[in-house]
Amino acid sequence: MLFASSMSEIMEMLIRRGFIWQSFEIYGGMAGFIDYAPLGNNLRRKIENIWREFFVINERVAEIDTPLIGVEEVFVASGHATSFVDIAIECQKCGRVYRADHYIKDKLNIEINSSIDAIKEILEVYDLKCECDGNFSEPFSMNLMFSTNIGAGKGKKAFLRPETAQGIFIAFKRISNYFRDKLPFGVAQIGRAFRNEISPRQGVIRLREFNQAELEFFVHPREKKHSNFREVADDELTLVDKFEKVHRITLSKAVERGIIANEILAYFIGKTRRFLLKIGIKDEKMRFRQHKDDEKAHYAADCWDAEVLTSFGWIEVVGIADRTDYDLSRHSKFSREDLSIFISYSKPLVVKIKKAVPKMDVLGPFFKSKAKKIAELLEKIEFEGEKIEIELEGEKIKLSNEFFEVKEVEEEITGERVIPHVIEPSFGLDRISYAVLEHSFDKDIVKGEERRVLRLKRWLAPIEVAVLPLLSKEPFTTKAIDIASLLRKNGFYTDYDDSGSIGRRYRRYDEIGTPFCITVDHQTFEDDTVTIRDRDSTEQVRVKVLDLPEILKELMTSEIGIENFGKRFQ
RNA sequence: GCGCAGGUAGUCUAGUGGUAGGACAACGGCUUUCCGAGCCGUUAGCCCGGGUUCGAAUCCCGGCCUGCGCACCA
Repeated sequence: MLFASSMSEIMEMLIRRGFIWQSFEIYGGMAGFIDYAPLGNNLRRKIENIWREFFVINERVAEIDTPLIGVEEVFVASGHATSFVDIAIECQKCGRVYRADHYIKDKLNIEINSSIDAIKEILEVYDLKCECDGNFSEPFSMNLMFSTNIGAGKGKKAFLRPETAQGIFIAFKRISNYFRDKLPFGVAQIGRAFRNEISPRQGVIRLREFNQAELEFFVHPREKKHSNFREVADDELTLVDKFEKVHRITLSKAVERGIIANEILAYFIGKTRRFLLKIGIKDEKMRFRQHKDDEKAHYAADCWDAEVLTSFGWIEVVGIADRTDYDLSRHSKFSREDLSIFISYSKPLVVKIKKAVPKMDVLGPFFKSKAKKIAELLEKIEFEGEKIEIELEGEKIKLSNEFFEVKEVEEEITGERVIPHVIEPSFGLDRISYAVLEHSFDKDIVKGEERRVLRLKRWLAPIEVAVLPLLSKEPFTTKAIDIASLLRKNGFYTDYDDSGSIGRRYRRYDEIGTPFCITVDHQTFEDDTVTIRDRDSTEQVRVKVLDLPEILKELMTSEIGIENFGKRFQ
């Protein structure tokens, strides 16, 4: 069973009402996997769409979708194949398992790159023992990537991606071309990623298969700015720097004082905060924490996590990293592809250089068929002095100044090739969805009874509107079914429910966060009006059925009160 | 992966060798009709595998899952 003994009230509700379920439940379950049940799936999709609004539609960003499986080369280049594999050692006496590099650094203060042989040697040379004085077993590797094979037989070694980002980096040439080779631009990807966690815990917080929304925003290495920074510059937020000093400060001041390294990092921190607020994360339960130097991933130059306070404590929900040119450089090196971009200078640089201009009339007769190639090489060489030595097909050829003329020429340099740096805001959608649910979960007292109500932002509600006949009989039921159908045709996620008393039904929809209930009552048959009930206040107003779609549209996309749309009921 | 504690209907829980009980939820009916009302009825359960025993939800062993602590979380 999921979260058995101390199952929190909210977890109980999420499972019972169909937000999340344990995967593989009838076969005993498997830690680290969850099913998105109907309501949870809808909620996550809505969060994804708002993320798109923030990080795709309103940025110079395009979204792509690349395979979940990656061939081995990708992760060798990215560094995951080596640094994602931890070497572990197990004590033969007490059975404790340590990460070998951590244990060696801790006990011997030796930095070590994790290879089995290197660790084996250290264990032998220093006769390292466990804290309980037991001997260690042979070091073994714990690969945190799921591996698989492509094709028949032994096949080609491949891994399930541990992040969506690599699919973006390896498509960089195409992407850059798509953006007409002009920085800055970004590429987003929403999808599953996989980590074979040793011991997944805390329900949805650490999963083996999880949902990411990642943005890789490529910028010029010397221009780590964003043209829209002023939009968030005055936002005040809580920062915890790498020395654990807490600042309540605006983003512009944080950049001025060097707490945040550059403007674009600050921009995405601000944008992330706005996004989290939009989906209902509470400002006072949100902070941004800078990674300490020993905490950063192998690729990151600087990294800030958005952390959210939940019943599990502060949990990391977004990582905003400056990955510099690490990934593109590595893929460039391993694939032998040029992953740089040509950047034109605003004004071409004019430089005077000395050039050797070949005298073909001397070169030709002397070197015969080699003359042309020699001339080509000569023109490429930076020249100084009287004599030049060049190498042609392994043969060294000395050329004295009778073969060329030295000219000082002005050359225009119109630009340079640079490997862009990448700023990566990486969102853990599962954790975010869970945090939203926790921050929305509330109880109040209505007429002396405790009421459980999920105060989701209206635009996140999995069921947007419920149509309820006051009485579970004709003609109320048919009328309510008709209205439900009208609302569905207008694109609303609509439930119809005639089971139990009206109060019981209101409670059902309060519990899953449905913001509005439409009630068909006696008066409906007199003047074609219904009541709209507001989840948060339980207040009702009476409106015309014909106006319902328009009114609901306005209500669902804003936070204005229902009293603006009709006369109060009762 | 180690240690501790658990696993009984959808949910919560009682039962600790001999017919598995309740509450809530759900569903049907009657009744009521604007905030979890009432009555009647129905559906539905001992995590999986092995052992001990005449007999196991209960005792033993192994596994899986959940929670907590340690470790891990690039």
